[in-house]
Order: sequence, then C-alpha cells, then structure tokens
Amino acid sequence: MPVLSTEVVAAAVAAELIAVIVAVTDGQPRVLTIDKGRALPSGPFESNESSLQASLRTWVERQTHHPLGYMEQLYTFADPGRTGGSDQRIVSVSYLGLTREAPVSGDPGAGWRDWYQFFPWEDRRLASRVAIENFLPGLIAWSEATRDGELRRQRWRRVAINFGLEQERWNEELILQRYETLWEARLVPEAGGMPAGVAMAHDHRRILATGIARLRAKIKYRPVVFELMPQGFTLLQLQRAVEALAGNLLHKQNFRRLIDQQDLVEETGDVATETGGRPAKLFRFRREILVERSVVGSKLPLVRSV
Amino acid sequence: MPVLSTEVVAAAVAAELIAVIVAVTDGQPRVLTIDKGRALPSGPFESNESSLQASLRTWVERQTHHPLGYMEQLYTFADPGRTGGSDQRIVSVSYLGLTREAPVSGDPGAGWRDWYQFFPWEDRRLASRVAIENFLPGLIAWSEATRDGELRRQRWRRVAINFGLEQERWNEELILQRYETLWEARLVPEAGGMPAGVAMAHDHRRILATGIARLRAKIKYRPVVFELMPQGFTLLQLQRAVEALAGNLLHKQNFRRLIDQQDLVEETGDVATETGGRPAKLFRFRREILVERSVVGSKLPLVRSV
DNA sequence: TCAGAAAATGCTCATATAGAGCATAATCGA
DNA sequence: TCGATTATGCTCTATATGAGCATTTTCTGA
Repeated sequence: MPVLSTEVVAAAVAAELIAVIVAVTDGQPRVLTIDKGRALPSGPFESNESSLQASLRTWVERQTHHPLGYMEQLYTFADPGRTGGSDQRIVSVSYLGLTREAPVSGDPGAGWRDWYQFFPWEDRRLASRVAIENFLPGLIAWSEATRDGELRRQRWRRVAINFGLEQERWNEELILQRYETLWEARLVPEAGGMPAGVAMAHDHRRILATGIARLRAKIKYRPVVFELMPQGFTLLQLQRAVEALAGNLLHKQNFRRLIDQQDLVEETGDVATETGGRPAKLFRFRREILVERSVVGSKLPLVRSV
Repeated sequence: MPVLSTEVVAAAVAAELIAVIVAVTDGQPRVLTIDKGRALPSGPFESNESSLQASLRTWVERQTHHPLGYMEQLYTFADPGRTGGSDQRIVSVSYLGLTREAPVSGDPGAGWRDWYQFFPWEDRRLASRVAIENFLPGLIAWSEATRDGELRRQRWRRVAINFGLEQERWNEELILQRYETLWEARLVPEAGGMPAGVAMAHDHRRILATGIARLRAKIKYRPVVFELMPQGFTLLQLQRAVEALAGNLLHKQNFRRLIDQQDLVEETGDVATETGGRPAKLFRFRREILVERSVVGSKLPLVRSV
C-alpha cells in the first residue's frame, strides 16, 4: 500500500453482500439461510444508485414480508482463499439484520433455521449442557500436540478462557473465538474434523458467528431485542428472547427490575392468559425512547444463570 | 440482491484500503495523514496472498518505523457518490491502527497531525471550551429551518443529544453523529459551509470520525491505550493519554485506583524526576495480561471532569 | 371443591463499582 | 524556608448488580 495522492486509486475486485438475518420465534433464535441451510443469503452489489444498506433492506423485506427493524454492518471479509479455489479476491461485506420470522417466498431452498444447530455448544440454557464435554478430549489433545512447552501453556490457557474452564467464567461473547479454536483443533467439519454442529459453505459459519457475537454484545447496551418481538408481549416472553440470543438463563426478578427502570416498555392494558399460571400483563416497546435517548442507548445486562 | 446458490456471484468493483493510524505524543492525539493533512493514507488492495491486515501492517511499519501495536477493521464505506464524480462504485475498507509517532519516510506530504484540528469541538479538556457555542446559532437556525413542527422538534432533540444541551450530558462517543449533524446543517466546509475544523478530501473526515469514535469506545473496556505509550511511563502520562483520546479530563485518584485494581501495570523501579513536583514512579504495561485475560478485557472508565 | 403447579410480581440484602473530595507526602525553585 | 506542583493514600456516598424470600393470581387434575 503505497502512499497516494488524493486521487482515488483502487484495485478491481469482486464484491458481494452477505446477510445475517435474525429472528426469534417461540423462544428460539433463527437465522435466514439459503440452499437448505447450507449458506447465508448473498448477492452481488447492485450497480444502481442506492446504498448497500438500502438495497439489502429492500431485498430482505421482499423476502420476509416483514420490515427489517434494525440493520448494521458486521465485517468485511477479504482474506485470499476464503471461498476455495478461486483466484480472484472476493470482498464480502456482511450485514446483521433483525426482523420477525415469516414464510420465505421465492427460492425453495431458502428458509429459517435455529442458529444453535450450527453452534450447539453456544446454547447453555439447558440444565443438561453436555456439549462442551464432547470436545474436551479433542481440545486437550490439540493443546498438548506440540513439543513447545510455552505454546502448550498458551493453547491450554486459550481453551480455558474460551470455554470457561478452570477459574474462568463462560463468556457468551466469545462465539467466534470458540469456533476458531475448534477449527484449529480440527474439530469442525469445515476443517475436516468430526461433526460439530452443521457445516456451512465457504466461511459462512464464521460470518454467522460474527453476527451472533455482535448481537450478544449489542443487546447489553442497546434496546434492539424489541425488533424481534411481536407488537404485544409479556415480560417473560421478552426475557426468553434475550435468553435465546444470549444462550443462557436470566434471573427473572432482576430482569424485570431492569426493564422498568429503563422505561423501555409500557402496558398495553391487555393480559395474556395462556401463560400456564397467573396471567401476565402485555407490554409494548416505547418506540419514542429511540428518539428521546437516541443512540445513547440503555442496557439489558446478562446475569449468569437462573 | 437475488437469492443465490452457494456459487459465489459477485460484482466487479474498485476496492481500496484506508487507514486511520493513531498515536499520542506529548498528550496530544495524532493521526497519520498524507497530502499535507488533507487525506488519510490509502492504497489499492495488494493482489498477493497476504491478508489485508498483514499488508496494511507491513506498510505502516515501514512508514513509521514502529510496530503497529493494535489494529482492527473499522468500517467499509461503499455508498455511491462518496468520492465525487466517479461513476464506478468504490469500496473502501478502513482500518484503525495504534502506534507511536515517529518521523515519516517516503512521501513528503505525509505526516502526523493533531486530530482535534479536524474536530476542534471534540476537545473538551480545556476550561475554555467555547467551540460548541460557535455553532449554536447555526444549529438553532437549521433546526428551525422547516415548517414541519414535528421535524423541528426532532432536529432540536437531535442537537441537544449530540451536543449535550438541555438536560443531556455530553457523550464523547457521538463524534460521527455530531459531524453528520454539522454537515446536514451545512456548518462544515465539505458541505459548503463555513470553516469548522480543517477539511479533508472525499469522506475522509467521516472515516476519521468513525475511527475516533471507535477508539473512544474501546479504551473503556480494552487495555489498548498502552499501545500508544512509551516503554516506561508515569500514571499521569497514562492519564493524559487517555484524556487526549477521550477529549475530557479525568479524576486523578479514581483513575489510579482503577489502574491498579486491574493489575494492568507494574513498577519498573525507576522514577521520573522531571514532573515539576514530587517524582513519579515509572510503570510498564503488564503485557502478560493480554494472554492471561485474552480478549476478555478490562476497563478504563471515563469520568466527566477533573 | 381443593391441593398443587406455574407464573407473575413485590421486596430485601449484600457486594461491587463509580463519582467526589479531603489529607498527606515528596520535590523543586525562588 | 515558603509556596507551587505533583504523587499518593483514604474515606464517604450513591448506584448498580447478583441473589433469594415471600406473596399473589390463575389453571388443572384429583
């Protein structure tokens, strides 16, 4: 990269858009896929006037018949060799979008998938979370498969941090790091390893991991979950949605305390009676606060468990 | 963006890299520029094997004669019309890099600039911070320059949030938002307005704003400031560096409390005597913690003032 | 009709963290 | 030696967070 004048000098490359479109349905996090779940939706840049954001939004809304409540750029992947044997460099600009699930029109291979099918070890809501234990032997073997003692220590330290072993606490935002560690240890099918979660084409599972990580981080300080909720919802439904994204359970009372401290919701006046217990008040998101507080945001912290 | 198979179908576009390289020297935040401060360094993608990160790193290190301590991708700018009259779409992938200032070799127009010369209103360390007041009449005029009462309210609300008016507190992370508001109000030279900070070519000032915002956010939860410090430093020097980036002053005792709570530094054993007062102990960054704690990070919170 | 079961909802308590400010210590220069 | 200047130690208070107890309200099966 030589220093240049203000003349724009740029290389010709191939560019595409890749979308991570997320919804939460019945307490399960879902992602829009094509090719029967083997890839994320993607396409070339539109050559017309509109911005990337705008054309992506139009496309998704046509597909899902739902407005795309929130969208942000994720990351641009451009390392050579990403897409296999191709010799030309491909630049993929990825976006994260939040919406509600609806039947997908068009492409018959397109549809929504539970995102934990691609990352089973990321779902720690269940009491029986045995997923990690499955990898432990493989991770231990990998961390010890070197003669360099210092490297061995570093690898083990990395495993411990990523997977919450020893005195480390499980950090739900390290999705990409965990995936990359599993990859390096050849424990994912894309790397020729044993089946660990459903594989995707190219590096799409990495991109999905990036999206999940971003979203898990985001819900802690921005009221974006509401883009995934129906008009009216109970506080438990809201909590379940957050738990679905975060992959762990929350302390109910504290969750509620937080929600109303922040003035994020208001009662609709109705109640939901099919709760299985005492009926719950229905709430709606106070969309005004997006204007009131603008980007400044408010947080939905994530407690460890129950 | 049609739904596609897993075959990669991508459009041909022109792509370039743009770098926001930051240093802190004598308590001033600095940014590497070319063309006498009118643009950020940029260049085409290298067509060889190496990754973007790697080639950018090599380039910067050759320019600055200092290792690039930290680097991350910022944002990919691709909206049509960004670079002026050009008809082809240009995709610019921007990176943020941290290093130490050193004389720049090669391009005679290249050099380091104080970043507040581009955003004078972002420096709130001085008691005499009059910068905002300069814009107030213009901002008020803009927010009132519409017949739509609702729009008027929204514009004013936006001004208040961005610039910390009324009951809002100044939020040091809203650099881009402030710049965009000033732009819309035609108060920056790029938009044909009166001179408000030094202008840059194309949308480079936007990109710089994005970099500053990212860095201001980052120093709060990751120990990245240390990449900007010399080997040994006093706690006040460290504080001055954080203040330089954040653009406001910190409470000294609380800052120190935080630093040693986090175990981020260790004494070198030496003292600095040219402090002007009691000599200060010299510290060095405990680089081990990057391994120990990995990405998990530790925070340097930003207090409001003195 | 009544005894759980299942949620919803209200409250309390301990601990950690953050914002502020007082006080003392060590140096240098006039 | 005084005053200026910075370093450093400590305390106090408000708030946020993690955890758990208790009560209320409804539904379901015996």
